[in-house]
Formats: sequence, structure tokens, C-alpha cells
Amino acid sequence: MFRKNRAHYEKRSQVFKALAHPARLFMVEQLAAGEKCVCELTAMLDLDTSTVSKHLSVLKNAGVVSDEKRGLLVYYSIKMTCVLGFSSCVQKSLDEEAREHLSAATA
Amino acid sequence: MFRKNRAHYEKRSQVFKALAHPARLFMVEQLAAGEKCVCELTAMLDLDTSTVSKHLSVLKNAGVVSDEKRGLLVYYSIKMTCVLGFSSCVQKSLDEEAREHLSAATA
DNA sequence: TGGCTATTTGGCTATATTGCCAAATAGATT
DNA sequence: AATCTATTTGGCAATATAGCCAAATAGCCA
Repeated sequence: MFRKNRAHYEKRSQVFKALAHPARLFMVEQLAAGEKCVCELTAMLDLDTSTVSKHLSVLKNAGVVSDEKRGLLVYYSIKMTCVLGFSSCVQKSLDEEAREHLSAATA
Repeated sequence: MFRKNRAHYEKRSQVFKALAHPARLFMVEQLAAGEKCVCELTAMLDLDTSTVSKHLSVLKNAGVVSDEKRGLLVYYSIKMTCVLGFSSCVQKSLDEEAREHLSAATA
């Protein structure tokens, strides 16, 4: 049941693994507004350039973003556009949950 | 930019982290068809019961599933229903990518 | 060519995750 | 109460991940 399709689930979970880090989630949302070079993302993130670069390669290997070198700069942009809906959906669910907790507390 | 909202991204990334494991992704998809007890999921998964239980608690803590004890059995079901769309969307993207690679190879 | 800037890679340590076993808990049945 | 079953929890070893620094690479410009 699971064993047979394990590779399938493995591959799909790679995408979620790629999004499973606050810095990477942030980058994905920034890229939603348009391509950015590594230096721009680094400036927003308060992390070492090498760390940002490695995060981006995780996203790239998962197929979430793509890169293009132009001159000295490497521009990253969203490739798997459907992930953009994820975060807002998750946010909505989390908000709902928070509201429930709130009303349960005041009830 | 990132530092200020870090907690926000942290919380959201928890959900992705919960989905970022093949066994957990599998369980979520199984639960899409309706609630299941730990024993049913364990039977499908070829993992120790304790391992399955821990995986389920990860999903529960992230708000993805909820549990209800009835008699001796604990039934889990999907709570964050919007995650169900994720996997199919990711799959679609991965399929597309695979097709591209294929046509690039034969071109 | 030599030097400059942006990015990636290698290597290291600290921390987190996974999965098993054994033991604890909770509810059902006798 | 004694016992049985389903699940959870604690603990451990193996593995994976995150972040920094230093060094390598790649393209630009003098």
C-alpha cells in the first residue's frame, strides 16, 4: 500500500520539505512578486550569503524555483506557481484555529 | 523584513514540515477518504505502531489532523482540509517537469 | 592578465528528526 | 481486580539539516 508507492511519496514530500523552513517560505513569497537575485534575498534575510544560496538550491532541486544567470547576478523566480496558494490557505486555517481557541477561552 | 515576521513564517512552516515526510503524506491522503484508527494506518505503513503514533502527533500539532478516542481506538481525521489540494497540485507540477525533461531529451 | 563582485561549494559543529524497543497509560472485558 | 488490547511516551542510535567560515568558481572591467 505504502511500500509499493514509496518513491512517489518520497518525491512529493521533497516539495513540502523544501517549503518547511521559515526562511525558504519567506523567499518563496518574496519571489511571488517577481524574480530576485541572491543578493536581494540575502539583504532581506539576515543570513549569510552561502546559507541563502543553499536554501535556494533546496528550492530549486525540489522544482519550486528556477534560476537564471545574467551577468554577475543569479535571478531566482517561482517555477511551481501553485505553491503560492498553499501559504495563504495554511494561513487561513491557522487563523481559524486561533479564533476557535479564542472563543473557547472566552466562552 | 524577515526578522520582524519570523514567528509568523515559523508557524506556517510547521505545517509544511508536518507534510514533509513520505509516511505522513501517505497518511494524510488515506485520511482524505475518511477517518482511520492508528491500527489501520499502521497496517498500511509497515512501520512500528509507536512510529506511526509519533507521525500522527506531528500532524496533529501542526493542526493538519484531529483525533477522537472511541473505546480502545483513536480515530484520526483531516482537519486542515485545504492541504488535500496541495498534493495533487504538486503532483501535477512534477509530472509537467518530467514531461519537459522527456521532450528535451528526445528533441 | 589581474582584480573585483556575486554566487556556489566544502567542511565543520550544533541541533533536529527518524525509527526502533521497552515501558507507561487508557479503556474494555472477564 | 486481573488482564487484554490500542495507543502514547521515554530513551537511544543513526541520519539529516542549518548555519557559519573559508575557499573555489564565474563573469565583468580595467
